[in-house]
Amino acid sequence: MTTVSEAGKTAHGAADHRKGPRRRGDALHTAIFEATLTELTAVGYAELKMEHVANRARASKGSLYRRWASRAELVADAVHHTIPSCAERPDTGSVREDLLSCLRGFATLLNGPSGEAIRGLMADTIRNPDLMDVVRARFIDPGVNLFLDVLRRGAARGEVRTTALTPRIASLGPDLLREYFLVHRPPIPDRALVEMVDEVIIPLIRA
Amino acid sequence: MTTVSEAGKTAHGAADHRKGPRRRGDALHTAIFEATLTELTAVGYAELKMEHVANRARASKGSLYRRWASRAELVADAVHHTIPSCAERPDTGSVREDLLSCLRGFATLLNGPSGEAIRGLMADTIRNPDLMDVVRARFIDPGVNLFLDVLRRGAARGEVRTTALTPRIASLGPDLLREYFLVHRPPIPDRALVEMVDEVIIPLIRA
DNA sequence: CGGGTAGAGAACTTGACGTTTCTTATGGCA
DNA sequence: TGCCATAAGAAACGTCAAGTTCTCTACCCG
Repeated sequence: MTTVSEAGKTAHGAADHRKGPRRRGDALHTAIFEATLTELTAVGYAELKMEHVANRARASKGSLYRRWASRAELVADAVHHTIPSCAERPDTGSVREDLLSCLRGFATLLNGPSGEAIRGLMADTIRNPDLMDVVRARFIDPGVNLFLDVLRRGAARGEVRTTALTPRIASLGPDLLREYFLVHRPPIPDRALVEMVDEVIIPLIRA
Repeated sequence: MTTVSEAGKTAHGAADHRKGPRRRGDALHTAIFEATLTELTAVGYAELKMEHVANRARASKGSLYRRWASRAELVADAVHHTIPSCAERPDTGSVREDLLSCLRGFATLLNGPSGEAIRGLMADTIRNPDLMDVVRARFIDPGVNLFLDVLRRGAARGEVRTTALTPRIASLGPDLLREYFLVHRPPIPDRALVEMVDEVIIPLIRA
């Protein structure tokens, strides 16, 4: 069930769908999501064409546009559904390890297709500033909350000064990571993460 | 000499150039730069069309493409020429004031047409990753050097611990500012700058 | 002053978006 | 079970701007 199409793909990932059954509702929705992610992985956001997604999903462009107003909305929805729940809170007993663990998790995401998507969504932000709010709500804020939790647990252990529990400081990790991601080409080297933690965050939060 | 065209503009900024003299070389180059910046200010990067720039500059698309391979290169060149030299180093005698002054200068730039351009260039980065290097070299690294100078002068006065004179810490200001810029819609509130300085940079560099 | 270079301008090609139209399959409901 | 409104598939279409190519002509240099 990992791949959608069975055979007869064309150069652009189109499937031969002269005889497939016709789906509706959730089944179609899901198929389009899968096709979107496959295309995203295969050709990246910049080269992701609505028609190719439609073909790969054995659907029509009309079905796509009936559900999403634009490529950005489709991709944002599709990627959001695949992101592992941020419930996986690291808890190693050491703030430094927890922070690094969070950053490494984010970096892994950003180094993959989700990163491609986020980079593309941020790019589309020029034409559609409302997208910023979507990106922040779906892909940024959850990360900040995760960091805030880590800091709070560190404060409970006495590792973190309580005055460091501000949004500004909690978002430093995600901010610096995203900054690095946007300004350099992938992948993000682990070295950069360690530097962020050891040179910036740890000195700032130390009790 | 501020504006290029004299009269008879159309809705898209095209000039009536049935009878204008024909320029070459630098004169044309300059006229295209001015037209690019005017268009950038008028309609923004997303809506900046090569044909409109050509019309406004009383030039042909051919002349544009003979000089620049793409819209991104044209805009990068044009904006780079207008950015005030980073020689204006603030030196108030206080690191905090110097840092704030730098950040305010950058924020003012980002809040204007240059910001529009940088946002657009970063967006085009998806299709042309080489652009990242151009953007970093022209619009990012100079800022980091400016900050490094400020920190060095602060260290000479004893305000800054010398171990804080690292690229990672010097780029914190520009990084956080750019991050804010990319993730929020303009303008950048002064409040955000003060927070960056007082909650992050100052506590980190204090001797 | 004459010829090569470069610019103006318009036509053209291409590629994708987003829409529309027509046909047909599907699933709910009587 | 059979009807029918709804939604799907497919293809064609209109639009728009990128980038190229063509012709004609102005400018500069020798």
